[in-house]
Amino acid sequence: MPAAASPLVDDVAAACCSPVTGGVLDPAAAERLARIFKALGDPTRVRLVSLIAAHAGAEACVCDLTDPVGLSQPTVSHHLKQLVDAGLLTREQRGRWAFYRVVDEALDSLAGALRGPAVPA
Amino acid sequence: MPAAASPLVDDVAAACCSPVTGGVLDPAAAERLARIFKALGDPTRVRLVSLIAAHAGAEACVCDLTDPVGLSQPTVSHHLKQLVDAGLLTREQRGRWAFYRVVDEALDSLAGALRGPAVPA
DNA sequence: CCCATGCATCGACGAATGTCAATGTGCGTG
DNA sequence: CACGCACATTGACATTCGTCGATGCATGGG
Repeated sequence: MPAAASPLVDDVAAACCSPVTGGVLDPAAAERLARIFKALGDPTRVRLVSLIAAHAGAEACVCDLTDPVGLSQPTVSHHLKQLVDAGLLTREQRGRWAFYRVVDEALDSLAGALRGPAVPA
Repeated sequence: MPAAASPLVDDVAAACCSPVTGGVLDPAAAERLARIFKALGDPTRVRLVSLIAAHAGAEACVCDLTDPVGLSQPTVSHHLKQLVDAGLLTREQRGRWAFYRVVDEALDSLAGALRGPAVPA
């Protein structure tokens, strides 16, 4: 899996260990968390994540997404870049198409940061 | 605009039932979720939530928060209002002070929306 | 080899955001 | 009652953001 190559993927993992509750988090941790939240702070981007996750094969190319969100192709590419930079999506170029996938661990880490001390099982 | 009592608290609950993954969410649900994420999309606001949660009694007034975040009192009040409007904080006026508390259920709901179908027990 | 396809980048524009100083509003105290 | 304190609101400003059309850049097919 081409997991790495994203600058903020580690930040998502770090954010997991910096829960919003349960202790004051330092400015750096707050900045990392806010950067990820900001990526999800736009309705179009939330829909994009949802669309990709629900798409066949759990991946989608830009051409699959422009019509559902009703925006221009450059705008969709711009939003996807935001999400990739935040570590929430991965991009893989296959032939002429660019396929995007949701990074489930990133969503889980974010959820963990919200729920305080993680309570798995 | 007349800000209702707690306009988005119900939205947080609704967002709980609209997980980002596990089905394409309609534009309205995406808008509700994005609005809450956007409230957390600023480092200062993330710190404020953390500061309040970690404060004695799990509540804090504005005067407790201005120094830690290093911003002016009007700016802190502005951010707190954003968080209250998003349903992430509650505000209670006691005497000359306004006390803010974290709405844990809101954070849990958000976490649930991120983790998909909330792992039934 | 040339052209069409899929996507990213650029430049530009209006709208929203974060910040502050100044001011307004209630509440308690002397 | 008048004053001071804690906080909210206003107005202004620079910055960022979301969006588009136009353009650039690969890749693959005829």
